[in-house]
Amino acid sequence: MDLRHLRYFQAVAEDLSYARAARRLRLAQPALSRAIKELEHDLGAEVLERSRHFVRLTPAGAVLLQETALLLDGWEEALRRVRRTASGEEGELRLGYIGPPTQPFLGRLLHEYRQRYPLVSLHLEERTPERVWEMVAKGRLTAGLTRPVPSHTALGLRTLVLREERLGVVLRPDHPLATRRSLPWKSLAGEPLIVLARREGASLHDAILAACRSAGFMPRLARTPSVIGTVLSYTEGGSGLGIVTDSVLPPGTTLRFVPLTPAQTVPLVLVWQEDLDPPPLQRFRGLLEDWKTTRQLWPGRPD
Amino acid sequence: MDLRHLRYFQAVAEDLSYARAARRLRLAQPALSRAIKELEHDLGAEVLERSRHFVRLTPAGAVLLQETALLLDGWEEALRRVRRTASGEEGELRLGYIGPPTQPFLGRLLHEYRQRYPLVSLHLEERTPERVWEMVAKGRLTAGLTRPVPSHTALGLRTLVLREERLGVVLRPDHPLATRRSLPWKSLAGEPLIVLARREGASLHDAILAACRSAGFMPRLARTPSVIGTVLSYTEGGSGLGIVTDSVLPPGTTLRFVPLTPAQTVPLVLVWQEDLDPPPLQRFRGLLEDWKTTRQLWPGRPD
DNA sequence: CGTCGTGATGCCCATAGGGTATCACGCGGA
DNA sequence: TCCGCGTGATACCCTATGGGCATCACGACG
Repeated sequence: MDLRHLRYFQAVAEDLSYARAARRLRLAQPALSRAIKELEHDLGAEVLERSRHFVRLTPAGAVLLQETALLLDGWEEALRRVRRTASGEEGELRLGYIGPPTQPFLGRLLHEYRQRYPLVSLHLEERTPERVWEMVAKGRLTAGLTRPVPSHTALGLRTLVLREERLGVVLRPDHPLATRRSLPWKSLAGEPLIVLARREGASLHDAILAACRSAGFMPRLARTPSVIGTVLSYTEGGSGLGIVTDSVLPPGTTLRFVPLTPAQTVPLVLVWQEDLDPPPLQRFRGLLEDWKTTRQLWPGRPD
Repeated sequence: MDLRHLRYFQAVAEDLSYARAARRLRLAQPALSRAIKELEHDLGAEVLERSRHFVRLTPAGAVLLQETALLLDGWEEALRRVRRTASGEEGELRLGYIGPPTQPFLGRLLHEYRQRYPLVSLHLEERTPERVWEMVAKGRLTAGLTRPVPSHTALGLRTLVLREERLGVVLRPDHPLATRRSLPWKSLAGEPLIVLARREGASLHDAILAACRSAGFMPRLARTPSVIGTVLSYTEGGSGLGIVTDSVLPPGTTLRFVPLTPAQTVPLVLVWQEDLDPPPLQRFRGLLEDWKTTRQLWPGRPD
């Protein structure tokens, strides 16, 4: 007994005629006769009462018709769900991210994603770069927007670089160097620097220290707050020079960002497990790559 | 794509192994490989991710497994319902009946029926004999416990006689004739008789009139109430002699029932439509015939 | 390095399932 | 009254589907 029997029975029961049902099913009538007989044999019960001039349902047939309709409709719907799941239209995307560098685009991006794939349930977790990386590695997150964490189990993780973000100084507009197009790292020697705490993102922190070391001096870290906003606030308050990536200045701020030379960058990447690449993530990556090539991620900023 | 594919997929998805699933299904492994491939082809999506050393579900596969379990379980349950319906264990029985003559057994009978077939939903309608007959003829009732109504569309209706009920006089215990084993009809000549109103049951009423006519007198109908109980009350109050069937005396009454000779009977029957004989009715009839042969319907009364 | 166990592939066969032809039977119109 | 039409059932044939066997390629494991 299979779905075929049910479909045939449903057709006959709806038409109350073998001949008409057979035409509708594009089938010869004897095939239908046989199929219904088989169905009845398997059920161990008659479902249709037939004479040469009418066909009608037995009580058991009426129940079967009702159950069949439920079953077949349910099956159609199940098929649709499976297909949607396979295509990435439906499913789950658990996305981890770091706040400040993604702030310029994440809201817009997720809005677009939701519009395209409204049935994907979206879970968001804002964490430090290391934590995001680790949660992706453990499978707690489908993917993460974060900084690369090379030490940590790179095996089996894949990354997509969204942008190499240039490091630079944040200056008050009235600072004497505020109009410069760029500044050498060594001009920071001896200056009180404001840098995000290392525990909030080792790669950024270490990139800054490394750049200073390359420039031949040991940086003087006046403050290491745990929030990027605080770096900017300290700078605005005159406590020192903030060192940040170029993406974190909020729109409409009076602070100026001056890139440091030689160019030192920290990448922003999407990470995910190589062998765990569910369709919703594929779609998300597709959207990201799309926005990357059309420069919608950081509009008005250089790559 | 049919149920076979689903069952096979379910087995593989549960075992996460083609070879084990094949053994469980008593099937060679290649057949499974092919079946899953077909399923995937029909779905247009991969449901299993297979390497030579592990099998795992894709997201779409996980959804399919879940839906499949629901579907197959639902189908099993549907099958059970259909079979129960065919066997009469489940369904509907709309039973019409006339009150007084069925009172000695109907409660007990329905109790037994409910116990045997708890899933049959029982609808009861107490009506006059004619109305019960008519509702059965129209298909508003599955069956009726009533008096035969010969005039009315006997075509297509079948009946089962449960008992021929003897007519007799109801007498107060202090009545001079109360100790008689039987009385001739003609002894009723000139007596004030209490007979159920004709509109409440033409067959009973007419049988009484016919018996009197055969005995050579015109009965004097003192009262024609519409409830059997009232016939008894009038009798008890001394307004006349009640003429009833022998089954209507409530247990524990002080009234006496004396059969009239020559014996005149009115039958109590079960009626149903010949071509509409749903399984619950068949079971009900079976129970009735059972009780009839084992004399549980009117215990202690002659046939 | 050979063995074992995996899933995939190729080939063969039985049979399940469909088609054609035909039957028996009532209904309706001529 | 009779013939034609349409019904579902039956008999028979044939094909394509689904299963089995043998085998392959490959990675794990001893």
